[in-house]
Order: sequence, then C-alpha cells, then structure tokens
Amino acid sequence: MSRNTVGKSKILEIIQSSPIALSHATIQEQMKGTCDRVTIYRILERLVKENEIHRIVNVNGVVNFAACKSCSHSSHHHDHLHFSCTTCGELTCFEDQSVDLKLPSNFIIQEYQLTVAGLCGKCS
Amino acid sequence: MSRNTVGKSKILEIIQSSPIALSHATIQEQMKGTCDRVTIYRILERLVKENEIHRIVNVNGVVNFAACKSCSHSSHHHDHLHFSCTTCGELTCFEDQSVDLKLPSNFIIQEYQLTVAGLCGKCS
DNA sequence: GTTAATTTCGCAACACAGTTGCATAAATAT
DNA sequence: ATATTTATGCAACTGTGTTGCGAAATTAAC
Ligand SMILES: [Zn+2]
Ligand SMILES: [Zn+2]
Ligand SMILES: [Zn+2]
Ligand SMILES: [Zn+2]
Repeated sequence: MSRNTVGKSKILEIIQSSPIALSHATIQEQMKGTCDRVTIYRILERLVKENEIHRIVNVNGVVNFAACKSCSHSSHHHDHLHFSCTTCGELTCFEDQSVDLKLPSNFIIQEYQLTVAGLCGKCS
Repeated sequence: MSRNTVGKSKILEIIQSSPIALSHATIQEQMKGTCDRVTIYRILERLVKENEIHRIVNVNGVVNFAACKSCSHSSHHHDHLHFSCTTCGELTCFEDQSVDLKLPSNFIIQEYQLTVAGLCGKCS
C-alpha cells in the first residue's frame, strides 16, 4: 500500500464528499495551491490503483473521478452507467444501473465506459 | 449543405471503407499530406454535422470516427455499443447492440457513449 | 539516534489532441 | 466580371496528461 500523505487524504475526502464525479482541474481548484498539478495526477493514480476511486472518461474526453461506493475492495466492478449533463457539466454515477451486454464470446471485457450525455434533472 | 471538396470526399471514403473507427491522427496519415491538420478537423466536423459519420470517444479520451450505416439521415441514432481493443487498438462498432437504459424520467438523453474496452476476437 | 533505502513531491519540460484567428484561395451567386 | 460565401493553410495557442530528475519526507535498518 502506498503512503498516506496529507495531499492524498485531502483529495480522497474531496472526491468522497462530492455527489458528482470530479475532473483533475476541479480537484486542483479545491486544493487551493496546497498541491502541485503533477502530484495530484499521481495521487489520483494511486487512489485508482487502491480501488478507492474510479475513473470515468467524459463525453468531452476529459477524465473524471468518483468514489467507489457499491464495490467492495475484493470484487471491484465499474460496469455501471454514468450521466453527463451538457448544461451544468455534472457527471453522475448510476451505481444501480449495470448494463448487460451481449458480445461475441471471444471478446474479453476489461474496462467499461458507459456514459450518456444530455440534460440532468435540474437542467431539464 | 457544405461544399463537396476533394479533401472531404477523400476523408469520407477513408472512413467508409474502414471496418473500424479511425482517429484524426490515423486519417491524417492516410491523407499523406494532401490536407492540413486543421482542415481535416474541420472536414470531420462537417461530416458529423451532415450525419455521414459519428464520433466515438475512446477509453483513452481520443475521438474516433466511424461511418453511419444503420442510421438513416432522417432518424439519426448512435445508441449502439463500441468495443475498443487494448492490444491492437481497434475500435469497433456493434451497430446491432442497442443498450436499453432506465434513467429517471426527468433526464433527457442527447448523446450516447457506450464503449467497453478489452481484448477483441483476434487478440484474445 | 544516526544512517540508508524507499517513497513522495515540486519543478521544468515535454507530448499530444484539439481550437482560434487571420489572410489567402477557391467556389457560388449576382 | 464582380461580389459574396465558403474552405483552406499556417501560426499560434489552450488544455490535458506524462516524464525526468533532484530535493524533501517517510520508513526501515543498524
Ligand atoms: Zn445539469
Ligand atoms: Zn461511476
Ligand atoms: Zn484486438
Ligand atoms: Zn459506432
């Protein structure tokens, strides 16, 4: 396990206390200069590796991060759906929505990226 | 409708004759210097607007383009699944796979980005 | 406690995808 | 033939993410 530093704890707390997924840029803002850009990238990488958070590629190509809630540390699955609002920009996890896919049997799935974009409840 | 230029026709042909989705970089390679980088970006933008091609954000965040086959020009839908191979890098459309999602009724879906990554038939 | 090994951090520099402004060129319209 | 519109090329720029490296901070060993 990697070390628990001040920056790491703070970043994890920011992500865990957010109802929506956050981008690196947003996290950096909230860190208010207490951490270097690159350090934030590396901490996020560590947190992903330790199954504390998961990464979602938004429809604009930018990576966002959200806390892992329903997935235990032993069985880690991120096959749930994400919704990205085109107005307010919020990226929400639908952890209850696991989509079942029918692919040819010789296809081996390693990673999911299931996101729909549109207007969220607030903006519609 | 935008104008039909040499570059536009060539790029459309490259995309239509490809069994997999292509990135801007790959298209630029196949254009062999006949077109400027920026021009290619703008032509792709036009082709998307005219419903000739659709854009897929790959798991690495890079945008890829594929020809529109099953969708007519009147009813345009891109709710199908994509598969991105982590070994050979190929991004394939599964136009027959339309995933059904159950979102809260006040959520309005505008755009789909349904991609799974892993090992394709050739690489598994 | 002092020293050595490991990990983290900050800074600079880089790679890459994508965008914008502007002048020129080409195609349409009058 | 002239004016208007659209497309192109070039340069410069933005934003996201990465890599190398030396310094600082932790942890382990003695
Ligand atoms: Zn919204
Ligand atoms: Zn999620
Ligand atoms: Zn493959
Ligand atoms: Zn497709």
